[in-house]
Amino acid sequence: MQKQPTIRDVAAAAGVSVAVVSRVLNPGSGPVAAATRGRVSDVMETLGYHPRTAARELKHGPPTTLGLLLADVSNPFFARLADQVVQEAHSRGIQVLLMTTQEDDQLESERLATLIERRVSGIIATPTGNNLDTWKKLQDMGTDVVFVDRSIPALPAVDVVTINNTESARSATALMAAHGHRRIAIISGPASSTTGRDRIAGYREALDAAGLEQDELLIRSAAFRGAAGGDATTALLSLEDPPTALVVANTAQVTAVLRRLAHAGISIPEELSVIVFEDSPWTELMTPPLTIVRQPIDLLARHSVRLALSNPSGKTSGKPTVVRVDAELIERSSVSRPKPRP
Amino acid sequence: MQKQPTIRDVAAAAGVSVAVVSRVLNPGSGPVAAATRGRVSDVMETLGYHPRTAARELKHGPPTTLGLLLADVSNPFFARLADQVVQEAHSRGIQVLLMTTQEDDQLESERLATLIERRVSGIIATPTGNNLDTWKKLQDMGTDVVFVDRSIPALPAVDVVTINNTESARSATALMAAHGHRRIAIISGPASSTTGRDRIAGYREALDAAGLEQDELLIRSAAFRGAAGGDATTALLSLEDPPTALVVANTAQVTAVLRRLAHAGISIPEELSVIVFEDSPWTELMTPPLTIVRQPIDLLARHSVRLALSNPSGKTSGKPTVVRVDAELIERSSVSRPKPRP
DNA sequence: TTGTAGGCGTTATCAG
DNA sequence: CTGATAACGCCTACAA
Repeated sequence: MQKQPTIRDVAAAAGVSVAVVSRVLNPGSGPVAAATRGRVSDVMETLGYHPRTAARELKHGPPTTLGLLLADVSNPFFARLADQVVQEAHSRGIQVLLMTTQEDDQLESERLATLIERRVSGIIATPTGNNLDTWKKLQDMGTDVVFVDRSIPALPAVDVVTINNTESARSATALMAAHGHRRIAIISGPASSTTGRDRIAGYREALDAAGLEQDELLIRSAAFRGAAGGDATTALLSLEDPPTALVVANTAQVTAVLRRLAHAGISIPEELSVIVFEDSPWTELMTPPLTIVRQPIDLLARHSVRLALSNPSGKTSGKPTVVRVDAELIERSSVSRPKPRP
Repeated sequence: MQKQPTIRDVAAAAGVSVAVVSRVLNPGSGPVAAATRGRVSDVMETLGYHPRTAARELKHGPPTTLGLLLADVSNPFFARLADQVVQEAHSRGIQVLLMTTQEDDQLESERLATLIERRVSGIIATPTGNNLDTWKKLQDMGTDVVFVDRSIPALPAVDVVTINNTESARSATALMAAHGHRRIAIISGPASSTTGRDRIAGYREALDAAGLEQDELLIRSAAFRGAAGGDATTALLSLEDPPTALVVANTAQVTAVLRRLAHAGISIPEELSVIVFEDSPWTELMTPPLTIVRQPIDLLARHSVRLALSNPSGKTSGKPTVVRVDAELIERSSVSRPKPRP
């Protein structure tokens, strides 16, 4: 436990002033004789000197830290997003402060408070939907806020990066219809989320386009956390006129739904055709391999980081950017024609 | 884009000195009249004042940030670890800086450098195995270093939290032997990792205990990244006397191995009994449901955070702590008696 | 090319 | 109880 050398120690040991040391620390900030630079560098090395970030940040609020506020990193979708965001940020010399909300307003509020105190230059978040005033305040402070995966309609001034949810749900539903299904159910995120709403909208559009009747009983919302997906599944299966096809558009509930189906002894796709919004390697290993909607997580991450770093200091006050990337429908073997009804 | 109020602005607006404001900010640091406190609090509220972390850190190096240095967050094991670590840290008012190494020495070195500059109070890491001098330096500086999941034997002074790898591999192997298998293969992490070594050691012990012959051809190492698991699988299958049982002890390679098995048309468990080190919900949904070794990630996280925060300032210089938690063998349906050889 | 001095926002010490 | 004031470690004009 040795106390850290400061810039002053280095200066003294090298027989120069702190200004010179500072200049070799920040190339381009001023001229330094080559000989001097070498000597100072050597001293820093032998002393084991490392400039202290906290002191640097105190001067000019630095775009060196970025907050990543996700619902939950145990969800593979968010985990991969976090992975990509961290890599992308690192490649630009930016550090990432990771926080989770558990979809809880209150926790989100606390996290945002510490993000404010840390004066991060940007925040990439999957917002719960509340704390509107705090989000606004963050923007007022000049923080670059980027919502990823979801958005908050009441906050139209924020940059957003999402997949094209409407189109994704539409194409998945359309595929079911093309296979001859007339009773197509969907389990989606809560209607309070833009993601949930958009996907249900796409679902409805596909039904309309196929001339299919809409049955509200076939539309189920399930929270992003908990086991609501299983209950929704049970409810659908016990309908008087149960669906022959199911689109699981809530990534967080995919395994819960499949577990319930397995438990109920439903065979896929003979008794029920299934498409899931999920891109785990496991989907391919299932029996049968699942038809999926793959979300381009790397693109989400790349755009998010770019936007969160685009306004180096202060907002360009232009319109907010909205990036919408396309998901990919990957057909495998969990969709077939419906079994003729007796 | 408004510039942030400082403690001085608050003091001025409230008609008090900065010292008083500082005291209401840090309760317990000194006496403040109730009336004054209220007035100051109000002013802080209306001005939207938030103390700046960077300035605070400049004073006394604060145990308010913790570095989490993982190989890769897209790996569900690490993702869940990150999730738990973040939650545990948050519950103690600590923030987490997330970094990844991609198992690359060089990247690890860079990450460690920025961690040093930030003067984090503690680091939880899955070390690549190199950068020994930097790890030592970190400890000299008083940083609490905790290795999780793996360790570095050459660095015996570091706290370590792992599962009981030897025992886990032994019990998995023993289960295979108990089912009558005599040709049991294992795919493990690289022999350069403690994790890989320990698991292979446990495997050998189980074989000895069962009186089974050891065949080096049945022991395969695969890197933590890439598709080496698939190749190892192919190699095992094409052996003259192929195994009837396989323990996949490298979490990162589980899906790669299963994909290869599926591709080769190997049926589980009829042609090959399988146990995997993995705890994804998907393992239960496979056909057949996989027998797994479940790692108690929550315990790993809890202990890691505790240790990383245990030496508030400066090391207690006691012996390093080694926590070894037990994994759980969960029997499902991917293990059966070997098919009698023709 | 190098040195001096002041300030960034907060906390801590010591008088009032 | 409250108020000046000196650090904390680094950067940056401005001088030399």
